[in-house]
Amino acid sequence: MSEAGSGWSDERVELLKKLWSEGLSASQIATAMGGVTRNAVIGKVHRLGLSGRAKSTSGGAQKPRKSVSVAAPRAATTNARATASIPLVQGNTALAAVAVAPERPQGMPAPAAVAAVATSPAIAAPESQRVTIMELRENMCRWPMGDPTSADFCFCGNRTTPGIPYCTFHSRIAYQPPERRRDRRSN
DNA sequence: CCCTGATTCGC
DNA sequence: GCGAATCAGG
Repeated sequence: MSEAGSGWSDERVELLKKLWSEGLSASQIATAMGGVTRNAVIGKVHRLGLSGRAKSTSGGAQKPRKSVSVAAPRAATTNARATASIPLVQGNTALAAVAVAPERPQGMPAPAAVAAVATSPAIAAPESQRVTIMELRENMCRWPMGDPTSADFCFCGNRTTPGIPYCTFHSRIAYQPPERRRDRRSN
């Protein structure tokens, strides 16, 4: 255990592949996963032999500029690109949403548990700023909201305590004490 | 100046 | 293997 953000675990590599294949840029992926920089993501992508999605040398890559959303326009449906080289796991969108959560600290419950929390009926979460990846800063809560493959994907964005990836509210969800995690609230 | 991925190169 | 620094471009 005790894995921090670094170290490419299987889950992390899977998520990386998935997001990359869906058209997210390296910086988006890096920010979403937390604990890694876009360089790290790119480096890993290349080491995995996944490159070639975007054409090099240029800005053909920066379409997302027009709209800030994270969004993969048509995800895996349209382009044969998906079948080209990426296995692209299908049907686990929810898992992806969970996996997008940053490095899982020691106290973090299993992904499934978090998924349940994240998708539970929403009571009174503090109003989230609903910021996109581009607007996320270090001191903003990066609790994922929505489907990472969808255009409405964004983050909570509320203020965080330095060093903590989530706002106080989402920290309570993310760092549930083992004993008390029965009564969890959602965002 | 913002961004993109690609590559190099020290660790 | 990893990722910061750098490169090359939009």
